[in-house]
Amino acid sequence: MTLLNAPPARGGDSLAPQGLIARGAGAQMAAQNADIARTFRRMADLLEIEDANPFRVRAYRRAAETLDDLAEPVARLLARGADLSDLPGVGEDLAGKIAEISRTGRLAALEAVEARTPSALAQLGTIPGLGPRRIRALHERLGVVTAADLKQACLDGRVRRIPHFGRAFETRLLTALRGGAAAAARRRLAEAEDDAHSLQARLERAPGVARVVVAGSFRRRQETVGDLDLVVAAPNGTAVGDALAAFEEVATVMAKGPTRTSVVLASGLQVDLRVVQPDSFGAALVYFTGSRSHTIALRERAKARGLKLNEYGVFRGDTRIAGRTEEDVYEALGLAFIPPELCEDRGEIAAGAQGRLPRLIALSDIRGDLHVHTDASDGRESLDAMVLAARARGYGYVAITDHSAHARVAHGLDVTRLSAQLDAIDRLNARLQGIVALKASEVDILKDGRLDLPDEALARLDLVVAAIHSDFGLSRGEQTRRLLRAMDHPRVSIIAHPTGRLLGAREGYAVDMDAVIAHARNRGCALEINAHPSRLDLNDIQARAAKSAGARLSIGSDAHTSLGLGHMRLGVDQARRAWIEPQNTLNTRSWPELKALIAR
DNA sequence: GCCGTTTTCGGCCCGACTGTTTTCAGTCG
Ligand SMILES: Nc1nc2c(ncn2[C@H]2C[C@H](O)[C@@H](COP(=O)(O)OP(=O)(O)OP(=O)(O)O)O2)c(=O)[nH]1
Ligand SMILES: [Mg+2]
Ligand SMILES: [Mg+2]
Ligand SMILES: [Zn+2]
Repeated sequence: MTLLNAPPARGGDSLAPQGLIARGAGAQMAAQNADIARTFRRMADLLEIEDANPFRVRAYRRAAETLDDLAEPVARLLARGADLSDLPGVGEDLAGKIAEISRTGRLAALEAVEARTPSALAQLGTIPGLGPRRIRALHERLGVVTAADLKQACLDGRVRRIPHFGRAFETRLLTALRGGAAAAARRRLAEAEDDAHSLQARLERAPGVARVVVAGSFRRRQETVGDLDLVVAAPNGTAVGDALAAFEEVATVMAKGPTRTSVVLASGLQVDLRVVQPDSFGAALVYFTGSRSHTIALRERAKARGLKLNEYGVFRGDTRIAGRTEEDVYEALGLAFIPPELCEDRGEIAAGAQGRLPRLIALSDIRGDLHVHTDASDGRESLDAMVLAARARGYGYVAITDHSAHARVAHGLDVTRLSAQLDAIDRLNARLQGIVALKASEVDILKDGRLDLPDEALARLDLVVAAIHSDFGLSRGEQTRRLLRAMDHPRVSIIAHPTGRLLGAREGYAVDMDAVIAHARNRGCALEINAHPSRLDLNDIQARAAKSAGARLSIGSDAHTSLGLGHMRLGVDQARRAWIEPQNTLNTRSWPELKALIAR
């Protein structure tokens, strides 16, 4: 199979019209999938403000999601002569529009809409409580286009005179506008975990609470989360909502009712709480775990079978036939239980109907860690400490993969220092029971694809992990050739963090992931799912493409401290989102099995 | 705008909370 998308959107949406997609100076390259998706979302936002058919609006959003889920660039699909209308949610019309954007970087239909409805209006939708209808009213009645216009209109007292606005809403708008009006940024999954567990633990002590689960994107283990969504089983929802609202870190209570409470913490993190009776807890979990599109697909399936699904249960007429557990709910819909990590409407419902869900990898399948640093390079702890910590985690092996000398800021090891480390590993293994430390390296891939260590040095290693840490700016072709050449080296068993992306900080370098995956498969070289919370590289979609192509994965913690070994589970989470099974992965095997596998 | 072991036309998930809405629209999950 194929490649990816560029990582999510680049930074903040600009106010500039999107009909013409800005490109780097002179670079006349095809629009990327993410650009096309962004164009469709912009189209949907503006059509919605124009009060277009909501299902037409939804069609653009659905197609945008499909594009985000695509592992292969549209330009390549087109070059291959593929029929884009085979993609879910893409028909004749949108297939043509995708091709148009891919070819020209523009969408005439969007430019036509923008001529009537300024693109900047869509930005106002990021202000809480401001939706398409109100934006339309502000535009039509007051000529508001930008946030600055809106602020002035509020100050003039013109907003309150529009029907359905009122003084309270005007005040709320002003507050939001003074606060910069920016919606809180998504945060990395790992950064939400402390808040999630703390909220969960305290809500468990709230009145009458039987169960608390953090659902939403957090439970699906999405790499970033927009908020925290908690589902609680309790007889009295108001009492639980009161308890949440009273937590000291709560800055604002956005909404509060008998079953739902929404608050914003001082940190800016939003927390949505949903409380149901215990006999609805399973249905509420299905609802609040999402994803939205997964849930909608389930509800459509229920309807097609003469049933109704909501957050209280599965109903035939007025009779509830399921609701207490998620398994019951899925079963009532003719489905096997679908693990949260798969609930993205990426084929899991069809698989669940046919009993073809994957046997997902779990943390307990992991037999060792193949990416670990020590204080010899940029790690913080000694070789002994790291190996003992790995043993304490129950691993049978741990690969010591310090950097090579080219990685100067990481204090990489030259041949002499590496040789000393290998001797130290031999001595450690001689006296250590229960785990074997593998002599390894995270060797730099030089600009031309050669490795930063001579073959004589590599020959002493049990395992060679290769990675790019420099020259991120090469062209797509050069970067791809560089990676393929590294994989051609017979001793290279794993490519670490194959795209180099850093969540929220840096897009991956330009590379033809399709070609990388195909070459990895042909060379028997594994691609890493780097479990570092800022990397998660490959991502879920890329890793799934790698699995589909028959390439192997390796999940490595990239630990720089003994605590960092614990990041392994974040990598496993992403592997699960990629539908990966134990046999797709190197480090679900014993060292003897692994050794046989990488010998080539 | 998409889509079809009920359909090629007529559907498209379903419910909670807010506010000035006096009978429900708008927004959000
Ligand atoms: N039925 C239905 N459920 C929805 C809808 N929107 C959201 N949900 C459910 C599924 C979501 O996973 C869950 C939480 O909503 P969120 O807006 O927090 O989304 P989610 O957590 O999936 O992603 P996030 O990281 O918060 O952006 O609520 C909807 O329009 N219809
Ligand atoms: Mg959420
Ligand atoms: Mg939410
Ligand atoms: Zn590393």
